[in-house]
Amino acid sequence: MTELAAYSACWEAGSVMDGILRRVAQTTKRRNPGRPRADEVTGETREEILDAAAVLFIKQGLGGTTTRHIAERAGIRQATMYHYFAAKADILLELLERTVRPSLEAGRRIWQWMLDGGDPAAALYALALSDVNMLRTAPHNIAALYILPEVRADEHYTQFRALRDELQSMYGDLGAQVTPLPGINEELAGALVMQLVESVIPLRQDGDVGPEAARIIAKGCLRVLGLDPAAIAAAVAAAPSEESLTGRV
Amino acid sequence: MTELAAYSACWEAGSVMDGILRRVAQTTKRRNPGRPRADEVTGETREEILDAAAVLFIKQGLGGTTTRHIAERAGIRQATMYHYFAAKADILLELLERTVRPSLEAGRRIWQWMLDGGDPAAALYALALSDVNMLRTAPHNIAALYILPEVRADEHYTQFRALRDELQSMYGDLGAQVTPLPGINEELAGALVMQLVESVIPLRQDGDVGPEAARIIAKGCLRVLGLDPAAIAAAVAAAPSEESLTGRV
DNA sequence: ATTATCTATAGATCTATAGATAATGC
DNA sequence: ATTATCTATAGATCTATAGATAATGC
Repeated sequence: MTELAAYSACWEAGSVMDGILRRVAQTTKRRNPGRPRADEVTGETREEILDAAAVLFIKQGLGGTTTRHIAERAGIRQATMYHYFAAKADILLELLERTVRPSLEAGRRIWQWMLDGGDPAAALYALALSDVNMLRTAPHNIAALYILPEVRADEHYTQFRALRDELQSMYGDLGAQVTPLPGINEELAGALVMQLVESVIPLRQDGDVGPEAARIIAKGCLRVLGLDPAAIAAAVAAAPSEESLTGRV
Repeated sequence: MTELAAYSACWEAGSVMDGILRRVAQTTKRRNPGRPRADEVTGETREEILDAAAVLFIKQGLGGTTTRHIAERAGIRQATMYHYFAAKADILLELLERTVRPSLEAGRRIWQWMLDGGDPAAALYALALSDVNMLRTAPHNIAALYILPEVRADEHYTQFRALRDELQSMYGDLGAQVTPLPGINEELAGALVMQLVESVIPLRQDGDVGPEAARIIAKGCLRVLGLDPAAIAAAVAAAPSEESLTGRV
């Protein structure tokens, strides 16, 4: 199982990913159906394609990455890719959705927690921290894909953008609720908080980002909105833990 | 004169751009040397190429933009581009340098001001505000080019990256000086502040960003570093104005 | 029989160069 | 004579498809 697959399994249990994972498990059981590779076989082809594509898209962009590059890195021939994906853009789409979906699901749980009477500042802190932790531990700094120009523009990714927008509007709504500052509306609050959360992306390009940095960034989201140290401490203390929300220990 | 040329003229007077601008002025004097275009001639070809490329690179990335697209938008034939630029990547390089250079020069002036005894928090505020104002008023949200994956990776742009790094290290140095928070080193401070400044980029994708938002973002850079409202007000009051630094009224 | 891979390639690009052409300037 | 443009194209891609091949499974 590749790093990517393990990551997905961790966050996506019980979601859309199940079908894929079940198929993977089956494939592992029976031995080697189909023509063997020219090179040696090292794992699950589909995951290897996604993994290779992630690395290359992040480094070189979509247009700068050819199907041949991807195939080479995955250890297969270029044409074999099309057995798994109908088009190059579909690989990127799957990478994007796999990455944003767990963030969004965490967001929805925290949102529900707030609707049930939870403190909005605590919810904002919990959401930011959860998101930062995903971005900093995801394989290959994959969130760098979010900001590819093609993803922003191309119609092929509208579905993905809708998921992102939902997350950002949670940030905006919570942010506008808790800020004591005049002049910060939902749009601005959402952009500032989201942008701070995503500071993990450039930070990771220079090396690993630890959990202490994650907490500083998450608190920074409250600071930038003008909360004073007492309010921040209270929010941190009141924030729900991952476990208390998921219900899986 | 295109929007891009006017922008450059405004910020770059006295810099490398002078040569280009002088050439432009000359060209304007004598009438129409060289073979006329198939379409009508609308302005300075070189600037039109840069302008067209900026729009397309931002929207579609480097790999997603062909020389034919650029030429078409600039109103010339594809091959004519090569009279002005030896390669596609050179167009992007010039766009990048034109945009970061004025920010960096403002940064150096403010840095000098601080070395001469200016308050570091005030310097940080002034630098952030100046930078945000450039990014929000530059033509075509051109700062979106900074984050193209090719620019991060390709050796062709190392020179540009050095300029960016210098700016970020100013942020980091000032930030680490002024923050009362433990656990924020230069690297983290630089990344957080730079990232906040660049929140203009996504904000502009949804519409114009006004000067009030710019001030909120610049103050946000101090807030995220843990400065209290009194310290922020003091920094804003003590910040040097653009005019006091440039010496050109 | 089914599946995953392979080889080979059609068709559509795309970048950059070569060399012709149509203006102005001396 | 100089310059900026044009047309045409070589050469090098790149994506996606067609169809052969080599394994397992029934």
